[in-house]
Amino acid sequence: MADLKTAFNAGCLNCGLQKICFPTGLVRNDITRLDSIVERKTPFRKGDHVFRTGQAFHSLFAVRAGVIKIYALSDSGEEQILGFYLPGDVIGLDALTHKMHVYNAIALDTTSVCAIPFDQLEVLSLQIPALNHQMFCLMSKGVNEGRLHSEILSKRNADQRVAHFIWSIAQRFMNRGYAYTEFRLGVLHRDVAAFLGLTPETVSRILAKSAQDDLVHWKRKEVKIVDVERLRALAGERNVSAEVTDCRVKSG
Amino acid sequence: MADLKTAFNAGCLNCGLQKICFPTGLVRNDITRLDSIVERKTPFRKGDHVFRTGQAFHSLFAVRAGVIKIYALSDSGEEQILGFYLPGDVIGLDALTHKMHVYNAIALDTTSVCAIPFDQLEVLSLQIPALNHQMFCLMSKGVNEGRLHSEILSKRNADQRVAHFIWSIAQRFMNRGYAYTEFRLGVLHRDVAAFLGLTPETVSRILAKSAQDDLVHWKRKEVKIVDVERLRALAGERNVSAEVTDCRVKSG
DNA sequence: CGTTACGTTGAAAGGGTTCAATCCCTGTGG
DNA sequence: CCACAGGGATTGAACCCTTTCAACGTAACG
Repeated sequence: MADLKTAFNAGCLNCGLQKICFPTGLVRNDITRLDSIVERKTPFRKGDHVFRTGQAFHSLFAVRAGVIKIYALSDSGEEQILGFYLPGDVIGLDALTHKMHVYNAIALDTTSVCAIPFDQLEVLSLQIPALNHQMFCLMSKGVNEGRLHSEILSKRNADQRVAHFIWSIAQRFMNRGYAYTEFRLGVLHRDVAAFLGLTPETVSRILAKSAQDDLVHWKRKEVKIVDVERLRALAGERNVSAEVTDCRVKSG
Repeated sequence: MADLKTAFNAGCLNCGLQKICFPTGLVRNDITRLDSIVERKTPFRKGDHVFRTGQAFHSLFAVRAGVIKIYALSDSGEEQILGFYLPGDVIGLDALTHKMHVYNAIALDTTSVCAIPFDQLEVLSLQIPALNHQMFCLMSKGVNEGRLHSEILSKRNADQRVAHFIWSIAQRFMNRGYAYTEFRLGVLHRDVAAFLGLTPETVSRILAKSAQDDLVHWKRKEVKIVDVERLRALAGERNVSAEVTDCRVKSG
């Protein structure tokens, strides 16, 4: 059984996402203990929900492959998109206060995740200081993420928002060691619009302009950043990346 | 010394904010231990900074009295306001990932805070499961807070944003057991505007209209909600309050 | 009592939305 | 293999909410 598991799915120890995901800063032995409570789920297909608003909260989920979109539905039925999550990202942290999920999580592609039962994680966390610290870091990262999103929505115009979005995705690919000036992204333009508080039409117009100006080409699922510097300038980051990969506690 | 301390400032055990602040869900003895690491600072005066962007992170801060505004400065020098914090709220959670503060925190009034050295808190937290759980809940709350703010900025018009702001403040007063249909609020209209991604002019016009329609009267620092139901409807909450006061773990 | 900073009010301008028509890609079925 | 359907993307034109700019009002503080 254990063999079968590792045959199909690398455990945390062999996982390429160690540097990004949970185990950051853990020693080998601790990773093994963490690994023992991780449940590797059968992949979700495009359109499947990982969880829905109102469901009881049991586990955090770490994305192994694919993309997950977090969204809420307003009374009028329109989607409010709160984020897109890539391999190595952890979702579900928001559900803690309410003991139930407050948002919907849907797979935008074939997506596999690791489920980490929170009860067990909490117990383990108390035994492994570095893991507990890592938990705090992850949640802190979640706080910053939301704030950054608020900043974008608050005072940036449509061009800057789109530029910021593309650049932030690129940075996340960069941090994962993937190509970041040219990549596939299974996110619909309409979803980008909903995430950025714009309409699909506006995003479309901006992407048309970007292509014409040789800034970014984004056709279907293919993104190609032509002028990195100009994009970065437009995106206008505040020098504080929302992504931190190393949050290690000085291990004793 | 200890006597002097308690003479001037109630310890956690006597603090009226127990239900809101850190100690929620802790037993008496644990509160005492928490209390022992809490540093009660001399009050900040209006305009003093609790921390600034770039400063090293050492402590979390719990607001005892007053109001604290969290903001960032964009390149062009304008304020991006991320939140207002009332007695019982905890700030600084965002600084964890970077080991330094990413935002500025300024007192809008005479404001006193409790500083909780994070190193010590982390150690204590490992010894008191309920405290650790409370930490997770606090951070989770922080995540939800940011997301909610994003939702507001994303798809609500100016009237709804202002209504939401007033109603959310009212709710927070309610949770603290204060009067919530009529209260003083030391937040400038221009700050409200910056928080909501609007201009002071727009907020002014909306408040003028609100007063005329007998919805809300907000002159200077006096807020009076006339039509609670109409305000609530306009604010359009998604039924998931951002404020959770009880996040207790079932204590054994 | 003047200075300063915040608030108000009006008119004009603009960025993004809305609505509607058309296009394009993909998947499906005959 | 082609036709067709359906969802998403694109494009255009009119509209509208919010911003911008500017002037004035007003409360607080030395």
